[in-house]
Amino acid sequence: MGDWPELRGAAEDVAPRLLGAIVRRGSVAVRLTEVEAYAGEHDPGSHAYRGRTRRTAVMFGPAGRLYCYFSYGMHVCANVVVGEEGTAAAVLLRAGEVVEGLDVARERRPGVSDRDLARGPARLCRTLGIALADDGCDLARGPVRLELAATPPDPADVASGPRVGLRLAPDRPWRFWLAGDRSVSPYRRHPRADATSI
DNA sequence: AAACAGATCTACT
DNA sequence: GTAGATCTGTTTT
Repeated sequence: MGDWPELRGAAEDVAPRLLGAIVRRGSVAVRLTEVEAYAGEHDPGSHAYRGRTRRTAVMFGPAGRLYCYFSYGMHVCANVVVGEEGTAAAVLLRAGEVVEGLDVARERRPGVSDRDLARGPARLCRTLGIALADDGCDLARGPVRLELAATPPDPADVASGPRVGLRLAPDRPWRFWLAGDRSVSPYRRHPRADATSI
């Protein structure tokens, strides 16, 4: 562990491999059902598109760490850093289902149905208790841990389509989910999605 | 010191 | 389906 040979490839190749993996923090664990690939410096949709900054530094590091970012004034989202060190590839954790610690998860998200607990990237982080302080966390050591599925998902069970809510490069089909799973989040196009970039 | 961006969510119709 | 919330963290000057 800590080596993550499965995470070394291109983001769009590694992303489906994360479906069915378990993300654990404390007593709550989520099984991933939906992810998105971000290719780094050459991907207009990536935070790393304009190069390395303090915020994006973790993405340029080795695979197997957690990249967390803050958005819309109140939300935290998390990615698994993939690819070789020096590149900025990452996979956004978009949705999953709670498989452990349901009692704690419910307390964190009062009034929310079990189905919606981790149905969306910011919801997933809130349910797991992931905060900006977890940025850079080694996923082999914790506090946030990643446990890959023993075997990759059957390609027949994986669906793909455009990434959710991007203004730039809105049409790259780099969102992957387990077909038919109820915990997958709904697709929404960015209101100002750029019509020309791919 | 100031402007900006934002890979969302919730509520409401 | 649409609108508004919400406001920090990041980047730039």
